[in-house]
Amino acid sequence: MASSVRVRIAPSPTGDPHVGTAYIALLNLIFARQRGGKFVLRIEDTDRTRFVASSEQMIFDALHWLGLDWDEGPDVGGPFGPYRQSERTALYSAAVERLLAGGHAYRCFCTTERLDEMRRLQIASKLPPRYDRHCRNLDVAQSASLHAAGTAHTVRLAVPVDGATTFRDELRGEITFDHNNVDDQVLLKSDGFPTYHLANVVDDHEMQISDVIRAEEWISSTPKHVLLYKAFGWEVPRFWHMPLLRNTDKSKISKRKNPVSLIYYRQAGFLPAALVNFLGLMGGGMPADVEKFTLPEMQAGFQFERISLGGPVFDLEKLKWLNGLYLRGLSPDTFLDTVRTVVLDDAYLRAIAPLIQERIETLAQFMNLADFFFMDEVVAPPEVYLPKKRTLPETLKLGGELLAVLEAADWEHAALEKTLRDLATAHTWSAKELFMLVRAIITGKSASPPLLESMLVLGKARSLDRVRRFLEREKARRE
RNA sequence: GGCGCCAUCGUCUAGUGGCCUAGGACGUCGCCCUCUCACGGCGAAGAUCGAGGGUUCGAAUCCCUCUGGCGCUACCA
Repeated sequence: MASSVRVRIAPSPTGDPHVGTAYIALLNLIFARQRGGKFVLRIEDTDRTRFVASSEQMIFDALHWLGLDWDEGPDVGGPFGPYRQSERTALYSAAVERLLAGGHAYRCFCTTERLDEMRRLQIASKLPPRYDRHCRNLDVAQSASLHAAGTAHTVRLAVPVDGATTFRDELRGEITFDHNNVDDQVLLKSDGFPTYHLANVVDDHEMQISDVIRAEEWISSTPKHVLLYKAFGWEVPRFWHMPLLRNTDKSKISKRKNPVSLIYYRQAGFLPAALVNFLGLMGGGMPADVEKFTLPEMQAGFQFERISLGGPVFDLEKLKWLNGLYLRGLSPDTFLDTVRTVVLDDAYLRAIAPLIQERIETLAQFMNLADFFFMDEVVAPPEVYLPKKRTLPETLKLGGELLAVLEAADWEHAALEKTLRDLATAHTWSAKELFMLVRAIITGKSASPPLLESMLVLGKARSLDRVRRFLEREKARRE
């Protein structure tokens, strides 16, 4: 009786918690609750290079904020732990040994340089970039001696040369991939950590996951996963690929074009119930013409079979409308409490106060000086942000890069200052010019409390949002 | 380029062979309410159902082709 429903979400701790993670978490939660199953949270922290230490806790906090609680996970435990992949490496090593022994995988000693060159050539001659199986063709003795000599290597999946893999997507039906279109994927990296593909299959099996509900972007790698299940002799779970949330231009939702951090939505004053409701609207699923609903209502009425497969545009305007509905529906007391805990939160005020106190003459000036900390959108006129000898196009170009470097920056004083100064230098702008531009974008004014301190208090998510909005606004103005 | 997925108003969607001269919601516009704004109420504009072929008495709904969009194409997930 391996029929009980178990589902999971598997976020990677690589940055701010993502709105797409919340979307998939919501769907998994509903699925599990509807079927009396278990909802598991597993942290996929196998990429050392992108790992962000603070990220895991932020994911927990954000999902709890939304009320999307899990039954098993790193923080709550459970019978199938540990729930962090970095703590399960022994499992992956054993799995790799099994694959190697069974001839389903092989060691690859190719260097990054060789792989890059190989791909360059393939693309130049209009061939699909794919591993050329150089090491798969090594004879056993050669491979063994390289291994014995301690040569750095990866382990790759030995995809069958002929035939095809067919799997069923519960929403789309059967999908077939010809094996000559499936790459010999790296399963174990040279640092000893597994890639997503291996870890995911091993863990989903070990954790007895019955239904894999994940984003559509995974469809192309599903044949590799199916091949792995079969190589291990394991039962293949059911797959439900959900449509991808989109930007207004229909591309996969991205931080460049949309606020995607759940931290942003919380700080910008969206109610968790409204955001959950809105996510529930994405892709249909609820009965006709039901627009406003709670999590329990969604649990009662949501049908996975109804999901429409076209990728839904994440429309901030409609989210705001829905959020307004929720806000206006609050009792006056609850509303005030909410304002106090989000907008006028004590910790937030405590961080702002010293910046204002230095330059204040009467208490009534407090809001005049601090307004931008409490506003949703600030707009400075070009006279403020456009340096005298610079053109608008070059300012906007710099603005675009500003967004990228701030995104990558540690949200800490020294790092922020260095980031901005480096950006100025790179563009042969004076620090003064750049700081005024950023000040205008962040505060909407030419005079404000110290810029870096203000950005630290405002927070990364909202600061980035202001830069993004600035760019969008200016782009729209020029059209 | 290759492979895969998808395709109804600008956006989210209803619609699963006749009830569709395609319904609702956001947004937009107008009117009402009103000291203003917002809320709320009412209304309008907005989709030859991506295109072209079939199947059928009948197609947004089924089939084929094309086109378009998106995703994947990493020792990232």
